[in-house]
Amino acid sequence: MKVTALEEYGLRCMILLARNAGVESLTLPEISAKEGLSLPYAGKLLMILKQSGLVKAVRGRRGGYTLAKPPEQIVLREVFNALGEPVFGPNHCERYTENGECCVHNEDCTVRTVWGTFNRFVSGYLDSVTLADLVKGNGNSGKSELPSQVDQSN
Amino acid sequence: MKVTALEEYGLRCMILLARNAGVESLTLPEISAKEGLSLPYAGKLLMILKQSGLVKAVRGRRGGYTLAKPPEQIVLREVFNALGEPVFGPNHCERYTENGECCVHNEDCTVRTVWGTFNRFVSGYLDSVTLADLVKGNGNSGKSELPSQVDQSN
DNA sequence: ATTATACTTTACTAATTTGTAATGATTTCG
DNA sequence: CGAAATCATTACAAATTAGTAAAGTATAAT
Repeated sequence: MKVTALEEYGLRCMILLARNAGVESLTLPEISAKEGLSLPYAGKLLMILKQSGLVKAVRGRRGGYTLAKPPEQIVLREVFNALGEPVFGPNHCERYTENGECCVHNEDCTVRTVWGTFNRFVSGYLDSVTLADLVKGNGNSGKSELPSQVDQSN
Repeated sequence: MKVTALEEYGLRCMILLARNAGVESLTLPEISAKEGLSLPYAGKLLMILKQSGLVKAVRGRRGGYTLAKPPEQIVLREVFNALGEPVFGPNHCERYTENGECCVHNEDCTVRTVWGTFNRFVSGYLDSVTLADLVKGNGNSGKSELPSQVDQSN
């Protein structure tokens, strides 16, 4: 279970834009410098975010990127959906297929149940945190409560 | 955020073994056939699981694989830790580094906070589900409750 | 108009992950 | 024994993801 590079860096860019929301737009060179990304890579990221409708871009002199909505209205799940597939998405079974059609567990797929439940669990968290929450510094706010026994080890 | 192939197929193998726990051991050819995996790939998977102490292997005629512990005592998180890194593990910052040392957000890393919280949230779920739960058919049991508003869309 | 600024697109290279192939080592049965 | 069954190891090929390079298009200030 891995966070992809697109998700990691894309989220960073969104947080950066959220910090400047309402104040000013940020240019690609600015974003790339502040996040330590190469300019073309930052461009690629912002392009993805733009095509998903999460940011707006203005070209030419005085141009730059801004969030398409106020940070209070952008939830983590939107950001991740823009940058990659959910843990258990519609393509999951298709992806992990071995024998042509679906996986060998057509009738009674325990694994699929695990992922489905897990995905809903995760989505509950991702839906409860906005970019504004993150900028304010409480990434663990939101409506969902953490499980009571929290284990830091991995 | 992606489930890796190792995690997907490794979990399938563990569930398969859990179904036969206490009854009989399964050979590599059996596992590979039942899961639709190539024999060498199944071997690779079981090797990883064995090296993590989750399964035991017996060589030679009459050999095969069995779970190292009863399914009631194997929790999903153990399985995933064996097959890959957690969402936010010790190598996370090292991995997504651009400028030599750690990431550019050394002092005030919002992203790190997100992943940390998220990881604890996820771990809470993974710790609450055993292989026995899955075999019994309730992958959503356990101590953790699902968030109240469950959204199936992605 | 011209030019500097800034976003956009396409093509390509490199790294990682997935999966395969082939060969070696160990146990048990006859 | 020795041969069949079975796990173990190493090296390699293919696919995906990550990241770079370079040339193109639009805007606004001068």
